Amino acid sequence: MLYQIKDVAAKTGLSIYTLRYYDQQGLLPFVARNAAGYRVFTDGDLHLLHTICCLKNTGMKIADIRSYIEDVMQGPKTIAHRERLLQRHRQQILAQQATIMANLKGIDEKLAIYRNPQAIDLVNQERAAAATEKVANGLPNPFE
Amino acid sequence: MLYQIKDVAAKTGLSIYTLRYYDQQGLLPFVARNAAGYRVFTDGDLHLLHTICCLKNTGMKIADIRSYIEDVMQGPKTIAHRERLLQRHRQQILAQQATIMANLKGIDEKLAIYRNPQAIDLVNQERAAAATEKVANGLPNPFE
DNA sequence: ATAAACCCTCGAGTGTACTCGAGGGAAAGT
DNA sequence: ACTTTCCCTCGAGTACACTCGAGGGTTTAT
Repeated sequence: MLYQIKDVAAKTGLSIYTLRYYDQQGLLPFVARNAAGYRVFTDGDLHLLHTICCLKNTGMKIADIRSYIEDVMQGPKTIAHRERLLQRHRQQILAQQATIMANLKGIDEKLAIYRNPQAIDLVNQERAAAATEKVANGLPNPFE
Repeated sequence: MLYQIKDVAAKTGLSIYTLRYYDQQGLLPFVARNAAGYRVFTDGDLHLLHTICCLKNTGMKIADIRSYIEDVMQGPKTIAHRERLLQRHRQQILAQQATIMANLKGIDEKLAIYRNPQAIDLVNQERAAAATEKVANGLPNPFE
């Protein structure tokens, strides 16, 4: 089964522009061209592209994805290097997930205040305290 | 307790440049200035800045954070609006966490291959299959 | 055979979030 | 007094990942 670029765009959700951009950035060195210069994708290409999307969707930079793809093109001798790259990336993902969850806590605290039946009082208290602090230091009160 | 910009940079991990940029983008309308035009931060300001960082670290755009801060400046009457904004953002965070985890699976599958004792064989098999597919379709084999 | 729907490259433009340097003033230490 | 260290604004530059239009060739359906 062969695919042209618009089919691949439909399958992956990437735009045609993005696919061409990825190719230009060296992410798709395995994609063949027909006599007219059109890109021709195989199922194997789609499989590789799927991996590229996994890397991209987890925040890997284009340059690093290119490095990974270069390894793939070079065959089994780069397995150890690929493993290190993916392992490092995996750790980064988990670390980032953790910081996001930590920051989500701060958001949830605010939500808890806004959802509290005494929300208006709670907000007014914080506001008053902040205003007092400003005035006590001879600063203008930005909360009118 | 009052802080100058370098103290705040040290406390938050944001650069001085970034803090000034945030101010310019309307994220810090509550920060006062002294006679010389220097920014003067209070503890209350730091508290608000912490919330800003939570929003930023979870991927909220500057424009949306500004909108939230504008609400905060307007007092309790915007509580319902703030709640909707944060709630929507919360859902986005969770949705993104989910897609990241889904994509992580694709990465873990690759890692499992690379860590398999037969990794070389497995990689060579995939490679041979992809090459065969190319040749069967009259395309050049990019895997030499 | 001709129109519609594809494809290509190239170069420029967009959006987002910083990041920096120049030019100049203010504050703190010696 | 003077040097260091801090602060300011403004405008330009950077990094990243697209996104698009122009100009031009190809394929497919009628």
